[in-house]
Amino acid sequence: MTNVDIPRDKPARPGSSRATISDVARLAGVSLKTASRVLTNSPNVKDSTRTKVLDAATALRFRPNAIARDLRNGGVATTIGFVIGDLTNPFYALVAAGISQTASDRGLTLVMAASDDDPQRERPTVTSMLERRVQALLLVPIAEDHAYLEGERQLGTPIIAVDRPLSHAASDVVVFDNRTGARDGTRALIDAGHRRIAFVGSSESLYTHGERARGYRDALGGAGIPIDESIVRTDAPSVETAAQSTLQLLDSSEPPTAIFAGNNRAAIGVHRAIAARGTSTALVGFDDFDFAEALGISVVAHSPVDMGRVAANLAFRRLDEMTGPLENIVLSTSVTLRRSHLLAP
Amino acid sequence: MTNVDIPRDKPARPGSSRATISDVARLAGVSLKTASRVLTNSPNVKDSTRTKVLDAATALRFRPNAIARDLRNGGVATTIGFVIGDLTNPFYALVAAGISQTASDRGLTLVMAASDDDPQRERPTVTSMLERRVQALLLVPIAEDHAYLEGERQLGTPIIAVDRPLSHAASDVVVFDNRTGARDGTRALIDAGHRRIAFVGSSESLYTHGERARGYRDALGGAGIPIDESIVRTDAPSVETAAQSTLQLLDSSEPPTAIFAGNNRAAIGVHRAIAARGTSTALVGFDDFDFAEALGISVVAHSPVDMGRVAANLAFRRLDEMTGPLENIVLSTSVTLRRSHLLAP
DNA sequence: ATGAAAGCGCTAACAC
DNA sequence: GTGTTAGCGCTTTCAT
Repeated sequence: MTNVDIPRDKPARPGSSRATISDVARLAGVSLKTASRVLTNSPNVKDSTRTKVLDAATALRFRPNAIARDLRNGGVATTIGFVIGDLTNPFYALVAAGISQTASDRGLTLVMAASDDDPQRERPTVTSMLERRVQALLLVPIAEDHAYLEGERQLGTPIIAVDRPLSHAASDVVVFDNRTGARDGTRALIDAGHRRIAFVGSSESLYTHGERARGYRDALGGAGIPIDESIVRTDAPSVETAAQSTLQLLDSSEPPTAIFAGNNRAAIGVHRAIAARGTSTALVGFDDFDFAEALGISVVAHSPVDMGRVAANLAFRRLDEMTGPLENIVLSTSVTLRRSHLLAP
Repeated sequence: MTNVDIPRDKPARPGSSRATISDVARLAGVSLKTASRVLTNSPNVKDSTRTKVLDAATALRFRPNAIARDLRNGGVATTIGFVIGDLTNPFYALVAAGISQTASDRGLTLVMAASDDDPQRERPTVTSMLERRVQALLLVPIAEDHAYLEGERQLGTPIIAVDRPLSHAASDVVVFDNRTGARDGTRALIDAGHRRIAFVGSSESLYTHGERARGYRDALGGAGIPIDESIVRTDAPSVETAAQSTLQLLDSSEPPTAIFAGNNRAAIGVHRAIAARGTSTALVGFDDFDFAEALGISVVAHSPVDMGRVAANLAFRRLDEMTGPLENIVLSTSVTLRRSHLLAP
């Protein structure tokens, strides 16, 4: 093993010219370690030395390089990852807000990536986060098979499924009580005297909508109302399709007197269709947003921001002690009554 | 200079047990560099070697450490930063969506942090991003003085102000044409026959609302309508305050027949107040969202997602060549007419 | 109270 | 086609 003396001149790179800690040390006339001590607020530094270093740092506009620090400190970033389908959906944006708040309380920064609702893109997106060494990974699952995630958890990265569970894989989960919420919302329509109540939402193969359709059925069954599958429309993932399905419902020979809408987009579509036809069809939606309040629509309400907070806190608990059984947190919902469910049957 | 032989045993750390590239190399029976070559898809590797390395990587569930890679590659992260006031506001969430899309096209991940609309928290938040060595920093400025940012730009980090310019500092900027938009929106009310038109919005000291109030005045002046300052309400930053101010307007001895609302929150508040009083006051808002469409409110529309995309692309242009004068991109708006501006004067 | 040197995981010269 | 070695910027034993 040979040992070669190498000239230590560090030619200032012309491109990215940020000062390093050794630049600071040199200017302050102290050793690298002393500069480091000052900048990390370690004790055992003479006050005069401290001042010298701090001045030098300011003069050079020194910003510690978090990449280097994180690498040194175990190669783990001081970040938390959130993989989302579509940031354009206000629901997910609110979840992100909750995560962001909680993360910053813990000194972590939020790293976000969208899979654009493409199941194929989820895995590469997740992988990229893992390579960034986020401390924990929260995701709104969308891929068909999440078996690939199990290993990652065993490798030490907490993985939290948000809004729905993983498919074909276990993990910590935070979801709303969709079924109970939908049951209670539907019941509000029943209590207002409605008997012919339609459901408009997405495919039941989507976890949330499956649960909500189940809750809708629970309510009807509980009231002894037979379920007419012809007015259970699970073909309405968007505003437009919801409006379309609703128009068909309203134009049928035996139109419903009330409609339960599976999510915010469905509620908008349903409302638009009802307005277009001018019928006095009652409506209860799932998800509470500005427009629901503005329009006086009764809804099953919940707090997406809280969901984000709870998910982030669960991740932090895992970080603090990796042990214990997987958690499955179910957040409750509440029915917010306005006017729309009261329209005469 | 002494040279000491150090035992190279790498005791498996019990906590975070992720394989490194040298673990992969060892298992594959090749040198570190060869493993690196394979994993970075460099040429000049025998196929059989490649396979061996790849197999070892899979077996060990190897994930390259982006922190180490980024440090090696100049100490700059493959991320772009976005500092936002409040992720809860759908407007900013949409801007973030645009940035996220554009960033991922370039292989960058979005790092986000919210200052919670606290001017004091902007700087620490920005500093944290800078320490993370984001390639570029986009921010919705909120602090009172951004002089501190000038130096950063000179240090090589492109800084783009989004939605409003910096105070006391120059930078690249992307904004909407608030003034023209507000003028055109107000003009729609004038064209519908209104002469007594109120303004409800935030303080004019906020850039966007200042511009919008100016546009409102432009329209009135252009039509020869004298401006009655008593119906220019710039004290309505929230839904509640907007509703409050509108109620006062409607209850006055000489109520306006039409109102121009300075943003989405103001429009909701105004609409709510009008509904509460049951008057047929006309309304045009700024910002187009679900609720405006659902309620048939005419608005000055724009695309927050595009704003995000344009801002991110501007940042990338700066990254590719740092030179050239600062840009000030003004995105145009359009008036979307629905029903609410037509209510009889 | 301060300093010298090793090393986090990776890639890029520069051999061979 | 493959290996050796230095070093990105930082923190941390271990000396002094």
